[in-house]
Amino acid sequence: MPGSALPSLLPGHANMTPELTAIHALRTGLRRAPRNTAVLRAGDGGVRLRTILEGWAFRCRILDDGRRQILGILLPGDTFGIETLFGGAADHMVWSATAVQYATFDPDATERLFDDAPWFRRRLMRAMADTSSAMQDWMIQLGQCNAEERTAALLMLLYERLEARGLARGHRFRLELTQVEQADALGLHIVHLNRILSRLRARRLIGMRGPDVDLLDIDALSALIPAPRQPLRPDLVS
Amino acid sequence: MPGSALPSLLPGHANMTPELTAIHALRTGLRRAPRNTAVLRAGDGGVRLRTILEGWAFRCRILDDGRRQILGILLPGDTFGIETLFGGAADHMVWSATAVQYATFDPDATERLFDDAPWFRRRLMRAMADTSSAMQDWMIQLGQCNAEERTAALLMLLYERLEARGLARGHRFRLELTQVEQADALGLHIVHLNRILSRLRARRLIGMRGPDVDLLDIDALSALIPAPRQPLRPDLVS
DNA sequence: CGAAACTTTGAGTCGGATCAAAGTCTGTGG
DNA sequence: CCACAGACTTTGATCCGACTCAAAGTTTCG
Repeated sequence: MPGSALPSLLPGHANMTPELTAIHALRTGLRRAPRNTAVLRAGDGGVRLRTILEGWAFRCRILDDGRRQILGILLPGDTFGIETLFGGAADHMVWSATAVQYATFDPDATERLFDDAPWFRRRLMRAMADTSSAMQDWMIQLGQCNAEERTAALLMLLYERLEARGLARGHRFRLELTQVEQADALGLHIVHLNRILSRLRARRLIGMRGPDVDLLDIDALSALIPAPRQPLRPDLVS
Repeated sequence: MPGSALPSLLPGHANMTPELTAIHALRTGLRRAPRNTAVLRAGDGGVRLRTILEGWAFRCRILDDGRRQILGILLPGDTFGIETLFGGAADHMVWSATAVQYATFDPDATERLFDDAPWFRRRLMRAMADTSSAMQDWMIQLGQCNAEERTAALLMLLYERLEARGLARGHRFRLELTQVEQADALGLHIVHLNRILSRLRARRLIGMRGPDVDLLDIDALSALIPAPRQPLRPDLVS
C-alpha cells in the first residue's frame, strides 16, 4: 500500500528508554515545509534521515510525461530517507501533502550510531524491511485488484495506521490527500476514483464530508478487500 | 520491476577479494529445487539467506482467491531472504520458475559477520535498498503504464540484467517464464499479454521462438518505455 | 502415444480512461 | 467582509484497453 507502518524513530516524552533517548539525541533540526513542496528530492546525495512530526507527506516517482505514482504515504511518526544511509542517492522524491514539520537527524552522529550500536542498526533495518513489506502489499493491489478493492484497502489502511498512533478513532479520520493524490496512489484516473467513492457512499460503506472520512461499515469494507493467502505452516510442510 | 539487480553475495572464482572470500565462507549448503516449488515460504522464520546459482525464480505474493503478483524475478547471482536477518518472518514466497540451484548461508555465521563487519552490513543493506528501488521502478509501471509499456519494459530489463552478468548477449535471451508467469509479473491477463506479444512480433520489435526472445529493435522498444523524470539537480534548487 | 501444460486466436463484454463542463470549496487581496 | 481566481470535486457521455469465455493448436514429457 502507499504508506507503511514504520516504527517511529522519534520518541514522545513518555516511556523514554535509553535507546529512545539516544535516538532523540540524533535530532539536529526541526524543519517546516508548506504544502506541496519537495521534502526530499530524488538524486539528493548525503545522509538525509528524517521523521515526520506533523502533517502528511508521500513518497513518489514521476515519469517524463508527468504520470506520477505514489509509493507510500508518510504520517506523523514515519521516518524516511533511510536508503540515503548507505551511499545511494535518494531514489524517489518525498512530497508534502499538507504543511509538514519534520525532524532531521545529524548525518555523522547517525552513521556513527549505526556503526556502533547493534540495536540501532536492527531498528533501522527493521524499518526498511517494513517499508519493503508495505510496498509489496501495495504491489499486489496495483497488479491484481480492481478499483473498488484498492480504494477500500487504502481507506482502511490509512485509518488503521492513524488509529495505531492515536491520530484517529471511532472509524473516522481526516484524509489529508486530494483525490488527485489518492488516484495517483491507487493507479486510477481521478474521475473513476470519484465515481468509486460515490458508489461506496451510496452503499453506505463510507461517509465523506470534505476531507472527513467515516468508515460506516467496517465489515462490508473488509469483505471487499481480498485477504492474502495464509502461508502454509512451515511445520506442516517439509 | 519484477527483478532487481541485487549485487551478488557469492563470488565466482576470479577476483577473490578478502571480502568475497569471507562471504564465500558463509556458504554452508548447496540445494536444488525442481521447477515449480517453493524455495522460501512466506512465514518461514529464522535466517534464510540464499543466493541463486543456477536457474530462475521469483518472489511473489498470493491472495486468497488465487490471484498472484510476482514481485521480482531472481536470476543467477541474486540473493533473497535478506529480510529474514532482522527477526521478521519472510513476508513473501520465493518460487522456482525452472529447476534451480541455490546456496544457503549459515545463519549464525551470517549474523555474526553482520554484527562484526561493517562492510558486510553495508553490502547487505545496499542489496536491500536496491531491491526496494527495483520494486519502486515496478510499482510505477503497474500503476501508471499500459500493457505494451510494461511488457516492453520487462523484456528490456530482463535482457539488461542477464547481459550484465554474462548470461545473454546480442539482444537475445532465453525467457525462462511461462506466459502465465509473465502476466502475473505484469499484472495482466495471459490472453491479453499474448496479444501484446503478437503485436510486438508483428511490428518486428521482438522475435520469439518458444522461450527464445530476440530484441530486434532496441531503439523502438526503448521508445515505448516512459523515462523517469530526471530529478532536479540538487545544486540548482534551494 | 497420450495427457497435461502451455500458447494462440476469436468473439463479446466491461471496467476504467478520456473529454467536457458544471459545481464547490479555499484562500487571497481589495 | 466580499469578490474573485484557482484548485478541487462531481456528473454526463463516450470510447478503448484489457478481461472473460471458449476452443483450437502446440509443445513437453512421462
